[in-house]
Amino acid sequence: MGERRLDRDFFDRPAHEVAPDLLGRVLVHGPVAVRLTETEAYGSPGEDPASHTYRGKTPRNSVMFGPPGHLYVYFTYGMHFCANLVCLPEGTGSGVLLRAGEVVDGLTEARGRRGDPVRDRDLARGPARLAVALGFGREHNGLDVCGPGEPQIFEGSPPAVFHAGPRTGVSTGAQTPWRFWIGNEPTVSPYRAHVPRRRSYPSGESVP
DNA sequence: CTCTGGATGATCT
DNA sequence: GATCATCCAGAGA
Repeated sequence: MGERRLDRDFFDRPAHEVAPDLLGRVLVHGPVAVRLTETEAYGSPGEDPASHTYRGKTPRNSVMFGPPGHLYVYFTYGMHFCANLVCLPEGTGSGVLLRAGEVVDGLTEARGRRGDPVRDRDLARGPARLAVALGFGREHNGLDVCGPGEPQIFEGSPPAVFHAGPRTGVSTGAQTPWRFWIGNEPTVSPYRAHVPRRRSYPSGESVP
């Protein structure tokens, strides 16, 4: 039980339906397995201003417009990778950001992928840390989790109940309650509102 | 625990 | 040139 894999039809639904259904599922890549405890849905072009696909297809987001059940891995903040699972049929652009999980296998490898010691519950607590734990980088963008090779995703054991709330760290569309998580889970990342940053002074303002 | 600011480069306007 | 689906260290309560 719980060892069957999710099939492609599972992902052939709107991201906000797939995202809560991914809770408790187990993503496996090499020796490391992560049980998903927190996910976020991102919608199709024009409907969700927070989605990478909001303004249409670009080289970066092209995988999101491909068939469902594939990994969309992107690089952000000049140092982090984040992983998504593509939803809806080819030609539509949406997906689910894998925000956090519990490392249930391959603890030694997951610990070794970090340059510093952290508590085990923090190994995949947050989307960039989850990507590190699973060893995801550019080369994994576009891989099929429903195909014969790795990574693979298993049914696991979905929770009886879950929580929903606003998405973390997004600058627009933050009001949409498309973040989902399992209650009383130490591996769920803390909520953070988006913080606008200014690296230089805008033209027209004086510099102190 | 919470809050703040820096790091760092690809991406898009 | 501005922004960014983040993380970390440091300070304070």
